[in-house]
Amino acid sequence: MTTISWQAEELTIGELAERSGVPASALRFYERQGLIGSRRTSGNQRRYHRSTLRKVAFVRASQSVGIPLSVIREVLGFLPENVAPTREFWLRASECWSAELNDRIARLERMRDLFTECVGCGCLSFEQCGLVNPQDVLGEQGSGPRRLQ
Amino acid sequence: MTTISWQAEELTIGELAERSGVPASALRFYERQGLIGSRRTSGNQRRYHRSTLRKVAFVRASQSVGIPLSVIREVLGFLPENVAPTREFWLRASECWSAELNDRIARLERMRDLFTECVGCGCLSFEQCGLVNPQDVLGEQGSGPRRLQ
DNA sequence: GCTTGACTTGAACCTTTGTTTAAGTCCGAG
DNA sequence: CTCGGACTTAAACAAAGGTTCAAGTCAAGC
Repeated sequence: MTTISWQAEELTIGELAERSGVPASALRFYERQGLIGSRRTSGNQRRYHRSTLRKVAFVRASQSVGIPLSVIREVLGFLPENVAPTREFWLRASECWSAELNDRIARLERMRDLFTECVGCGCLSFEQCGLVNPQDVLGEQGSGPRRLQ
Repeated sequence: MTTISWQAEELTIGELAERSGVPASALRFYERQGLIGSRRTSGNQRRYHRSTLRKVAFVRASQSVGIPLSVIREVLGFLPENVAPTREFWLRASECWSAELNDRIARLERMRDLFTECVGCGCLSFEQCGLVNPQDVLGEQGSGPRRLQ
């Protein structure tokens, strides 16, 4: 009823893309993946609630530290629709991602030290070298093809 | 002429797979990618020089710290065929990978700190937040779709 | 000589994170 | 009403690092 709805309360995909700096193709992809949602016009075009801008920001920030979309989706799942990430939400996610990063840093440091150390051994032996048998050192990283996180 | 060639001087792909712990399918893949080489028997089967065992070890050790195969291939290119990685080779590669790891650790630490810090800002603003505009902080990471390294 | 297990190939498939393209539709300005 | 730019979809393509499969060959033991 506010006659002051002066500007688009909702965003088209092009507007969201420009404002967030995320290509429209990526936004559609995020929607297919269930990371964000949209209303459709009678003509089947997407209209985004303004809170989506914040959600996209959260997605990109999280991605930038290597969190996979599947995990981001789960975390975003705790937010109601059309609600931007709250401070508490951000706080908790931040703690979570920081822990992730600490883990990864620790793993990389272990590997780096092993590499440095192993110069002295020069072994590359399959039986003894920690680098060649990294599973003992790294712990299980999951199954299937992977790169280091 | 040494009559003492008691055991296989060369390895079949199955033997190499078992000794290295790397699936035969991956070994063939590495060969297609030019990481390792093989002789062929009259019946077109692969026979690997024993030095290949060490090369495969080098590949896996390098991979385990996130070095892509393309880089590993370049580095292995400095080694003559049928020569295992020497101590000097290993030393230099180790320095190189350590530097890589230090870089990555530093980047992750910056991101982690930013995440921690940003809890106080709660902004998720597209204009100001370093997390939301990470390119300034991270430097260029290359082009195209990527995950963090 | 025959059987069996290990080997050969190319091609298709997998995951992740998207981009590109083709063909067609919607909507606002004039 | 018409024009053009922004929008729609599904599907193909990308890169990395492989796995799996089908169909066929090799080699060693009995």
